[in-house]
Amino acid sequence: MLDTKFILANLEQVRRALEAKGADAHVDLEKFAELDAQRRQAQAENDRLAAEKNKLSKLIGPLMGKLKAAAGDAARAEAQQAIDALKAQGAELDARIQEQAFAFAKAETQQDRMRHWIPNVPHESVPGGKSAADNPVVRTWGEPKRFEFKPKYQYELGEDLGILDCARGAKVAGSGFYFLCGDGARLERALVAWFLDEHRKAGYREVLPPYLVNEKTLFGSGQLPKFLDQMYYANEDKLFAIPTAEVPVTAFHRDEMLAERDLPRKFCAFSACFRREAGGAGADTRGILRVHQFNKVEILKYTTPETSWAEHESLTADAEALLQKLRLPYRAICLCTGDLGFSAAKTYDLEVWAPATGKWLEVSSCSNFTDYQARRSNLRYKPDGGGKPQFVHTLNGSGLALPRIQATLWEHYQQADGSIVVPEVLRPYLGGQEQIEKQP
RNA sequence: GGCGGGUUGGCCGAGUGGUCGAAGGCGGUUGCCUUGAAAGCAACUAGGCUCGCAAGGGCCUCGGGGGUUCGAAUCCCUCACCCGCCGCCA
Repeated sequence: MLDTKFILANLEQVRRALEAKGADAHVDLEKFAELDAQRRQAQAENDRLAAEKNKLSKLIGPLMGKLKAAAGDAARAEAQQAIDALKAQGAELDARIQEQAFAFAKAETQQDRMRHWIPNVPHESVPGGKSAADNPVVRTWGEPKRFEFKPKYQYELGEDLGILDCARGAKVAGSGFYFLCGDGARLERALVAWFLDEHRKAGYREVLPPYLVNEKTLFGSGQLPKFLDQMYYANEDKLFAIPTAEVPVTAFHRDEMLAERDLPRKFCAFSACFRREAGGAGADTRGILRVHQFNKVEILKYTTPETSWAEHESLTADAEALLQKLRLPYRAICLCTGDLGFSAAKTYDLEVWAPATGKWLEVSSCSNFTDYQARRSNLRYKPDGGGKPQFVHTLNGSGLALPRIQATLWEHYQQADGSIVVPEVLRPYLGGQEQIEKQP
């Protein structure tokens, strides 16, 4: 969420952000400015009337005392009369206050509602562009692998080896759900444990978050109200299934006041992620590249505004380090203004080369949200030198998303006989096992 | 799910109708003292909105919402959460 004053002072910049990220029928900046003027005008009048009313009420107290102490009917009647006169004045004010309060509430509510739909403003370093096609590659690592044989696709490898079962996933839950079996499930567990261990070594504190969260939590990270249709919802209990651990972990410190000396705060979290992917049918649906439930390890930071851009680079590097240790060729791209997410000010995507599929697959998305989520989450810190509370900056990235890592890993490490070599760093997590072979 | 007790500032905690945005303490900032530190002493120290060039005002906020009242942290209703006991349960 952006600050109202910022929006009004930077109307053009906000307008450009809106246009780049996809204009929204909920937002009309002219109207927003108009509502702001209405709101302030109504508040000024309301406050003035309320002050007057407060003064009247304060006068009544002493008179009540006088009434109680009054000796004789005449004195009592006099005090009573004075009180009644004040009450009558108060009643008149009440009617006008109610009117102004209503006008104020109406303007404020409308303004707030609109504000909830205004996206974050891209950082000045974010390249312009309309779609994913315009995202520049900022660096590449490793060489795409060449095979002496015709490599198999991720879903063929998985199904042939017996480590992936999409048909039974569909039977049990529906399209977009799958079973990992045998060494496939074990490999997933190994990856998760290794990711978390690596992050812990890099200073991230591990948390295991709730998978169901309330509406306020989703509002805080920016999923609601805009992405309601992408969410699984348990109506009876008013709980949403998390689309990423970013959501509960960003809300970890919601409505809190941190101390500057405690920043940055770094967390890593494993969770299942649930996404309806409504309207996403068609592309990448074969196998496990786009599914309704998947596992992911997320890394996340709370920082001061001064350090967030440097922390963004290092967070991205932390995610990249995993790919390098797995020896998977990848590239980092910077999302252009048109491809940037709703809450993000800047995002790097990490894409791993899937040699059989012949595509770069996104396995991590590392973003700086500046104070956008912190404002929605009321998440502030007190500067060490004293002074007003400030909103923190929040950042997060995948480190990493499991299905696509499994898919690219299978494709990259496959051998002519259809088996898969286990990357060295993972072997200790699999009891020293060096390859995955066909299994029942 | 049932009954009972709670929710007050960065934190702890007092406060049962006006003099309360709120005692006291902790923490923090500054000053004095000290070679330095500690201790001690003193002052300051909630947030949001708003008016104003500023100085400085005004309004709102004691978990959320609603009500009673001229006036609510305080009384009533309701929701959420926390603690305890009972029931059920991986």
